[in-house]
Amino acid sequence: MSLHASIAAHLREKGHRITSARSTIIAALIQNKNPIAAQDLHRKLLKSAKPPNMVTVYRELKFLEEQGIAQSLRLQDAVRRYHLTPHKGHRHHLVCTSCKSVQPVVMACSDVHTLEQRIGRKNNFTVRSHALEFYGECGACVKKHP
Amino acid sequence: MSLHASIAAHLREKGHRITSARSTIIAALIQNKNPIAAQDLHRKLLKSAKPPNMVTVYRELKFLEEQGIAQSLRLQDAVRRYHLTPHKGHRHHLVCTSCKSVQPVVMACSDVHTLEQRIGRKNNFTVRSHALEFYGECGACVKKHP
DNA sequence: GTCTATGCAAAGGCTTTGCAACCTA
DNA sequence: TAGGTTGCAAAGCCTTTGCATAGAC
Repeated sequence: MSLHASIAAHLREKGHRITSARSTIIAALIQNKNPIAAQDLHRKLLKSAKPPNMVTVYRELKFLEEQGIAQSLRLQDAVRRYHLTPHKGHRHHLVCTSCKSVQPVVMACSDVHTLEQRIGRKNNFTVRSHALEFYGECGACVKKHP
Repeated sequence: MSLHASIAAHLREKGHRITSARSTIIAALIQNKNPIAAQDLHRKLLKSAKPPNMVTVYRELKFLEEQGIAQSLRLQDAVRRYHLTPHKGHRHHLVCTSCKSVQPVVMACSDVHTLEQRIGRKNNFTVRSHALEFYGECGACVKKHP
C-alpha cells in the first residue's frame, strides 16, 4: 500500500472523508519532503487539476497536524511550515538565509539530550523537547554568491 | 556611567535623539532581562509617566535592533521578542509551555559548534549561526501542576 | 440522505507605513 | 530652526472563523 493510500485508509477509519482537496494536499506533502508554508503549498497546487482554496489549504494542514499526520514548525520568520510526521526521530533544520529554503536534517540528538539534562538541572526547568536550527547558506547559494 | 547613560551617549553620538519614549523603552529593556514582545512592553509602559504609543514601541524596538543595542527572536508563536544585546556569547532559551515565559540561558556553545561543523560538511551547507530552544515547564509551573 | 469538508467573505492578531505635528539638540 | 521622532489612522501579511453549499460515503 502506498503512503498516500495508507494515510487515506487511516483517516477513513476515523470517519473522515477523502475529498479531492484532501487527497491533493496529502499527495503534495508526500512529494514535498521539506517543510512548506500554506501559501507556498497553495501556489504549487494552483497548477493541479482542481486547485483547492487557500482557506482549505490552511484548514487541511491544521487538520493533518491534529491527526498526527503532519507536523508544523516556525522559524525566525512568522510563517508556519508543515511537513509529514517522520516515522522516527525528530528533525532539525538547515535554513538558507539567502534563498530561504528550509531543509530538514535527520540526526542523532544524543548530544543535545545530554545538554538538555544539564541545562534543566541548572535552571530548575523540566525540559520536554527542543528545537535546533542552523542558519547559513546552502551549497547552491554559496556557489552563486561566493 | 550607567548602562542607560552609555546607551544614550552612544546613540547621541550617532546623531539620534533621546526622547522620553526612547528613554522609557531603553530603561524597560534594561530592567527586563528576559525577551519581551512589543505588545507586552507597551502594556508595561502604560503604567509609566508618559506612556509611548504602541506604534512607537514597535518602531523603537526595531530601531534599537538596527543599532545593535537590542536583539530579537521568534519562538514557535509568531511573536517577535526583544532583549538587550548581551555583552558576550549568545543565548539559548528555556520556553515554558505552561506559563509562556521565555528565559535566556547563557551557556557555552562548544558542543553545538562541533555539531555545526559536522552537519555543515555532511549537507554541503555553510552554517553561520544557530538557534536552540528548550521547551518544557519552569520550576514554578511544575509545582503548580505536578 | 447525512454530515463532513469546501468556498467565499469577513474578521482577527501582529506588525508596518504614510503623513502631519511635535520636540530634541 | 532643522530634522529626527511621535501619534494617529490606515494598510499589510498571515491565519482563522462564520455560514451556506457542495460532495463523500
